[in-house]
Amino acid sequence: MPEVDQIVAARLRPLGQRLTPRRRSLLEILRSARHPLTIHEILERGRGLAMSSVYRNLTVLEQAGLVHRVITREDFARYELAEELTEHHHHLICSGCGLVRDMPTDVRVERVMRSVMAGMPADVFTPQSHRIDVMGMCPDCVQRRERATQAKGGG
Amino acid sequence: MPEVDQIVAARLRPLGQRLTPRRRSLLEILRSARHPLTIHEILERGRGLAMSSVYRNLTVLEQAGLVHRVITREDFARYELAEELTEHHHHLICSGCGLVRDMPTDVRVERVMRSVMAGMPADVFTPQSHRIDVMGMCPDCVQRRERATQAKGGG
DNA sequence: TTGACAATGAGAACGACTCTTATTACGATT
DNA sequence: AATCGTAATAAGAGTCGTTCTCATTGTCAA
Repeated sequence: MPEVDQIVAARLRPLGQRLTPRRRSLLEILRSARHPLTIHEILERGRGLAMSSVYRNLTVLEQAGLVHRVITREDFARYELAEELTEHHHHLICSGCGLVRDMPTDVRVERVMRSVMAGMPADVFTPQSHRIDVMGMCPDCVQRRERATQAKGGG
Repeated sequence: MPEVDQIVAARLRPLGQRLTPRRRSLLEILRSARHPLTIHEILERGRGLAMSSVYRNLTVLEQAGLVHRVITREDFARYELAEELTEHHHHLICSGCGLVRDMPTDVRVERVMRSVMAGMPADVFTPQSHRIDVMGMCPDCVQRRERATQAKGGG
């Protein structure tokens, strides 16, 4: 995808950074993932990457606005492509297993959030962006819980 | 506030936990704070608390649904009273200094979030709650940045 | 008072992440 | 193509928030 390379290199250059093979493969790994990845998942998918390089390069790519560090209740971070390279979206977070899935954008939500942010007085806060997480259970964890309840109730 | 004590004890009992002096003072510290507190802020305010006890008791209180662990981009957690003891609310997070402030509930936002969550198919996700953070700049950081820009442009 | 068990606190252990440093790769200049 | 300056890399040590361990203390019930 040479077009993406253009965007990426253009974002890196002002920071005095290059688009190196490591960084290219990090971006490719994140692009091919269906959900935000942990460092360990990234290491699995990119054989031969040094952990310190992965951390360093993800930091660089984040500063360039190309990668977004996703914060969850897990005690480690996850990474995904920034919205400039994908689409604005939010997250579904399973409180059972910690799974993070992308949630499709909802026009009504975005409209009302835009309105709320625009209506905020500058002497209170100057909004730039927003993040929405819906917490709940993924289908697997719902099933797991149902089975556990049945086992208890039935025995 | 003996009424709160009732609620608190009732939430703790099913877990086989008591409302101890430590836990009472933790709740009081959180209640008297205007924003979610870090462990260190809690230790400052509650002289004589052991750090390990603070961590342990906050975990217990969180399991009892009385305290909420707030996740930010800072690399440490913050704690606040759970919504059962306060009000449903969201957060303004300053990307300059990390300050977290409560954002008053907006009826339109809640309505549309409720609708989105209710409309989610069960084979995709079973929503339980949501979290919204508005990222941006607090007035102090806006000023700081303006001064910095002026100094550069004017000098 | 005594027994059972929860609560406490000091510090060790854990793990995610960052920093240090020596080495290697790249781009521009001759 | 050789050289030089700088960015990039990787291994491992270091940092620090958080959790675990365990010996001791507090609390409730009989």
